[in-house]
Amino acid sequence: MDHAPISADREVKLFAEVILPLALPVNYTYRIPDSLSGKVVPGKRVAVQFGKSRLYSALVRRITDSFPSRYAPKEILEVLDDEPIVNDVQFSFWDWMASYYMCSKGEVMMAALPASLKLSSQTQIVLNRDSLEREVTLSENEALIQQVLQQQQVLSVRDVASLLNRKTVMPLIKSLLDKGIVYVSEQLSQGYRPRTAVYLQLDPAYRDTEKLKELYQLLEKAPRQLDALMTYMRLAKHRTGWVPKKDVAEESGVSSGVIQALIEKEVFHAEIREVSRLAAHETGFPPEGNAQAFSPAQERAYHQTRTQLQSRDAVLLHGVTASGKTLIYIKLIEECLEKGQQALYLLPEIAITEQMTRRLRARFGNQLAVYHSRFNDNERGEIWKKVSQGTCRLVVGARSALFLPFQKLGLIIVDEEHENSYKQFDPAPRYHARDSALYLAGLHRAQTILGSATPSLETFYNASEGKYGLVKLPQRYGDVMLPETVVVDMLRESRKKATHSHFSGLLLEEIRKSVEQRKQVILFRNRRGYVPLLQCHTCGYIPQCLNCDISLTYHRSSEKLVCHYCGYSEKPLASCPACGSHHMEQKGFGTEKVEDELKILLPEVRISRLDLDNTRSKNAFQQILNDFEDGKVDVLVGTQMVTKGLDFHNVNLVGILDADSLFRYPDFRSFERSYQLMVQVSGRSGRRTERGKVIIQTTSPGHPIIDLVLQNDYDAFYRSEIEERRQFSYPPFFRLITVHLKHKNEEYLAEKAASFASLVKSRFGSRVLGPQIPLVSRVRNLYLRNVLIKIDREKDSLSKVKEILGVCLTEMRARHKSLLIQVDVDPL
DNA sequence: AGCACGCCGACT
DNA sequence: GTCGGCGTGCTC
Repeated sequence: MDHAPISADREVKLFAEVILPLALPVNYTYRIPDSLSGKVVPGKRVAVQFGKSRLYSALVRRITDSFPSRYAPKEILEVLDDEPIVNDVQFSFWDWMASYYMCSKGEVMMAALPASLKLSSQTQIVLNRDSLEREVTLSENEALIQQVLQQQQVLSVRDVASLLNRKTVMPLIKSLLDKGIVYVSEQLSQGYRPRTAVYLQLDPAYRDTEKLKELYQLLEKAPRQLDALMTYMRLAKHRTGWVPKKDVAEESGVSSGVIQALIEKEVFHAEIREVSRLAAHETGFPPEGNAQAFSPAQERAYHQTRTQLQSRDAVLLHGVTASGKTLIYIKLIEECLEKGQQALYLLPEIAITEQMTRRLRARFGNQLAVYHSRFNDNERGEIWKKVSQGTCRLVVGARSALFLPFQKLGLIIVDEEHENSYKQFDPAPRYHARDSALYLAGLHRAQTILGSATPSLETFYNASEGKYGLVKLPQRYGDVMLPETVVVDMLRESRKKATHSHFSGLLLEEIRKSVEQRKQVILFRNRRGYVPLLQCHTCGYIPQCLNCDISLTYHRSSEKLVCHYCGYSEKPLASCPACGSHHMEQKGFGTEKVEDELKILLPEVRISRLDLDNTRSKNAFQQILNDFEDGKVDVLVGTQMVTKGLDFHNVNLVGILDADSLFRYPDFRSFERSYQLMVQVSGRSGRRTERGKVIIQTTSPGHPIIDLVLQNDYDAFYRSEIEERRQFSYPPFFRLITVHLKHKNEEYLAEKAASFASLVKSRFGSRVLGPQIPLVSRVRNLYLRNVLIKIDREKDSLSKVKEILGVCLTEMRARHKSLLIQVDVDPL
């Protein structure tokens, strides 16, 4: 420094560590060119070249001055943002997520940023006009692009590729950039385009009432146009007010051509205006009057919540359906906003955000924004900005809303905490929004409310152990009645010959009654397929999976024996492969069989089925639900799926078939699901004065858990559930780690999965509680083979597990580079 | 993720 | 003899 004063200012921060939007294990370092020094700041996006030809917008993580000795860093090409788009808290959150869910920071970044903020092949290039005056030697293709750009202003990288009909187009663009022919479009940094709408105004000439009358008469001949005009008059507050054209069209039901005719007649003036997307959603929801008053029970629950929050960061609000949790949320949000902080309201599914938004909008108006993946990128970009600026104080959203750039978050509400759609599955990070919310709240020193009528086992456990506060709201509005619960002893019934296949006489009778009353029925059976187990009557042989030590389930619809763990399937055999006997016994029954037999017993009843097997295609799930909700189906037979996303308003009967299997290992969730079903049905039917009915068919009617259900003692039921699992040395608080192995070659994959499993086993030793289950499912044309590791979640366990698993992963990756390995951490 | 390189079998 | 598939390695 003393000897080279010139280098003094070069000595300052020269390199930037950036996160690339890829699944790369580490961050990469780029040189900050002199021209950009000072502009490169953590949290801003920069355009960088990565590899030979690819351009990415990367996110600056930190600035360093240490010269990387192992490689020659490339330069940052451009800074894309004037201000950081990601703040420090977010970075901490990302870091945690990457480490907790064992994925790369790039993958977290991909999940976190709305599409408008991450760009890759959509990168736009524009012509540098100055370059036209210069003499530059260009290749044929380069000249072509230059030519096209003279006419077309902007081209995306993809456009260029299709224009030249080739894939490797980046070097060409790089060369064009180097030669100064093009530059990266500013649009790249713009992020989003504002939304516009056409607004209508009545020509001021018609302010005069006489003139207006004339106009009405004139339009007698054009009734549609008159309709449009009348609608406008109704919608406009003043005679010359501006009204969105779309509103007029929708309200009056006329086509836009009709309105266009009125514009041409100069009855209306049209103007294109920029509209805020947030405001667009606000229209139509005028603020409703005052806050509803608390009931005494709500008042009590509210004060308990406040008290609990003084000593704890999170509270479980355990309130039965329709007990008025929302009002308590609203009050807590109000207080949070009054303190000048932001609040986040998480909902498990986009579908139910609508009604909740309405309610919250009435209270919080335009301080509120809705954020989920159904919104287009531009809208999401706008909300991102508003949250960052603090203009938007309350966000209602699905799990992706966790990633918004909150400045000072004071409260997170996780509603319907038990819903498993809070868990992200396919692309990494495979995060659980509830767990992540708790961590995020910790970073902000914010408070978390977990709300549910039927809390998940793990949350209930945490609350009963004192980790979270616990507030109950057991009373319902209008003293709603619980459903009548009837236990049918199937052994006794069958001895009395009162059963028809798997149905008790009572259940069949009740189904018939419900259908007659035009009510609907849900039948819950936690086994899919036709028969879960076949056995040779002569020698006792049971067809089993080659990979997994479980019996194969017979599926009649596909005529196959299928392994429900790994997906292996084979043709059913006419005779026993062990002894040749033709007498194969069918043991047990699945949803397919329930559906089949019910169709025979009650041919006039419309029956539909909802389970994994018939919802494989994209819309099938929604289609079946819609048909049920529209009343096209009387009885819905299904697995745990029936507890999700259903509107129960017309359901007055739930049948739980073979309740015994619900208590048995290894059905972690089955009982929970059937309980949810009961609670929900009772909640909904309770709103209307009538009482729903639940019929539990079991062979062990004296079972303590069934007794608890009959007493409707939810807490006791859960405690006993926890106790029971402990007795089995099978704690309820597991961590399931799934390792996804992806490869195109199935045999190769099977082999690697086996070797990975044995590697894990040798490292984990006794910590592997469950079997290693290879699970193969077809994902696009890749195969996914999972290794499940169940681990006791003691205090030190997770970090230890991760340490060991980390070693296994590294070893495996080092040995088989072509194998894609990803890890999924489940809450239970 | 993409892309290049090198190794194999299968073709004009 | 080359073409092209697939496994492997690498990208600041």
